[in-house]
Amino acid sequence: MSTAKLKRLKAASWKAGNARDFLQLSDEEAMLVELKLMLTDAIKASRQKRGLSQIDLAKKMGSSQSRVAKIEAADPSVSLDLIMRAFFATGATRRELQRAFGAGEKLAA
Amino acid sequence: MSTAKLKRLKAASWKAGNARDFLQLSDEEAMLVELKLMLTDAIKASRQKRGLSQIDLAKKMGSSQSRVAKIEAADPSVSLDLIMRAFFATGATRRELQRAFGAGEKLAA
DNA sequence: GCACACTATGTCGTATCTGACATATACTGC
DNA sequence: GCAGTATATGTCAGATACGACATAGTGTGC
Repeated sequence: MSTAKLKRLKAASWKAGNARDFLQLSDEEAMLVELKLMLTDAIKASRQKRGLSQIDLAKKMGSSQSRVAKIEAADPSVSLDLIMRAFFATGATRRELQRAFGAGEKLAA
Repeated sequence: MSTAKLKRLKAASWKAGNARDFLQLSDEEAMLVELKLMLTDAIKASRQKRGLSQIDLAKKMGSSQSRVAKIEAADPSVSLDLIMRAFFATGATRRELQRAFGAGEKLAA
């Protein structure tokens, strides 16, 4: 497993599963976490691809730079709602959304 | 347009766009709304397909029947997080998630 | 080294979402 | 008509996420 992913998984040590031994999250919770990671990756990629700074994106979506940073870091304090808003705000289409989800299939290994 | 969809769009007259004329929501907001509608449909279908009542699903996800009802009705008071949690709790896979998103493509007409 | 742009992290008051509960409605079989 | 089951709707106190701000870290050109 890539250290990058590990690092972020640790960073994202989710609220819900945190107290339990380690990785004691339900399947659903785990899927949700992975989903968020995939999306936040996609957001960062989409934003950079379009040459936007976090500040630019924040303005587009009526938020702040710090929150965008948290979004991209998959901070536990950001909701899927906000993540999706950010994703679309980068200019990403639904087709790209589907692709982002498809990307997850490969992560199983 | 099917009256069913219209009715639910009205029901889902979203918080954010509500005050503005009508359908004065940003593209991103609109995409988010449509996304939610697609997902809530998929949840209801998935739940029924597996022969679960709203109460069953509520127990599975540690919530209440009333909230499940709101989820399926795409009530403005439910978050995407909760919607996704419900979706996975029905037993739906990520493949089904992708299909649910794909279903939206056809709605453009 | 400093100035500058970008990004990361922590905190705060307020707004929104949460499960739980009460209650209403809809549809059965009796 | 009346139980019983499923679903819908309204409300509330407590939990969580929000934007905003302050500030720290990181990189780059001078």
